Amino acid sequence: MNAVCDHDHLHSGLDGARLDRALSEAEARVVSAGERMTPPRRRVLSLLLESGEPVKAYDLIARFGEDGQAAKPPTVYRALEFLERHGMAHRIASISAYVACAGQEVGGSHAAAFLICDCCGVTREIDGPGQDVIAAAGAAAGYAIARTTIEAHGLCAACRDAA
Amino acid sequence: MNAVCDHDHLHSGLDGARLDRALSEAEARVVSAGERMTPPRRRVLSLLLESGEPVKAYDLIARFGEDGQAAKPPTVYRALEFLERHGMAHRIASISAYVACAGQEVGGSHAAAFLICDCCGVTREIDGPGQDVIAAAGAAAGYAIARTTIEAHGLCAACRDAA
DNA sequence: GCGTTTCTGTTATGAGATAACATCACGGAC
DNA sequence: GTCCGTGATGTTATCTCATAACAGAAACGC
Ligand SMILES: [Zn+2]
Ligand SMILES: [Zn+2]
Ligand SMILES: [Zn+2]
Ligand SMILES: [Zn+2]
Repeated sequence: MNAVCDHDHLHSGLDGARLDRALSEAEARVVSAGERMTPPRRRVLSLLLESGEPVKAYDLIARFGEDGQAAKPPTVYRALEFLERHGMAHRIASISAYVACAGQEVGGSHAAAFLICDCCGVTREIDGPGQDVIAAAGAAAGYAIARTTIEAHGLCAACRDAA
Repeated sequence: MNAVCDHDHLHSGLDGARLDRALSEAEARVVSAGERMTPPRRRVLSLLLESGEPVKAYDLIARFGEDGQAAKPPTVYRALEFLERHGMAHRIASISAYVACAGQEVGGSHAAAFLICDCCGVTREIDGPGQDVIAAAGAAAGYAIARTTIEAHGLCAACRDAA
């Protein structure tokens, strides 16, 4: 994450057995939905899970090859689209980045809201009442709301204390 | 707006005396804030007000010259940044577009939420409880929220009926 | 096996945004 | 009025983000 501060940051992605298990569970869900968890899809999901933070598409492209070889953009963008369709990743529009879904047993594309630390990049996916409130406001105005983008920026507790 | 439907759409921008008055009021507010409403800033605001809908930055660039001459990108992006700082325009991150602020007596940059019709592009700026709810959720998670992006997509009443 | 569908690899291009720097207008100090 | 500092503009170039189009390979159903 491009920090706006000068203190250190901890990172909290998955690795080792926890990463393997998350990938296996993701594959199981994909298969049970009648689709395939192909190598590029698995690789992109792995990169997102390892990071634990929003990642820029071109960072995924750069890190794609295990040997340091970059991927071609469509490879990664197609995988991201697939992962979004299955609710395993989300796009953060306000920073043009992608993040692994924090939900565990979600079965498909779903609404999400995010708290994003502009300093360290720590991002929390919440499924609070935000969607309901905005959907209700939309209904009151005659809109049939199909999809929401809810992203709140600020400082996490750690970065606020460090500042 | 790039429609996802095949029926006709009405548009609701400002023109004539109403447009002139809105521009004059905007200039008054800028001046009272100790800044200047320069020609490019006025021109971009005028284009946004005339449209009444979110407009892509490169559409503003293309329409910038009264005689059909395009502007250079920094000209328009700088004006947009200025208008956002003064709460006269907003960026819609989910569609990478810009819209004139619907508020009247706002005195500077402010939070906003949007209802966006994916069919006709009609966009309504609302200042409902969405911000409060997400800010409260952020506070509960230890975040100091500084800025929110709240955008709801769907169909407006007219497009739903026409569909 | 064989046709159909889906996914992948690859090339090229379109769309969105900003860095850097020279030049120009404005406003205050003198 | 002239000088000068500040902020805005014009201009060039470049950077980031994302998709179109098409050929080839892999999986699937029969
Ligand atoms: Zn999620
Ligand atoms: Zn932080
Ligand atoms: Zn507004
Ligand atoms: Zn509509």
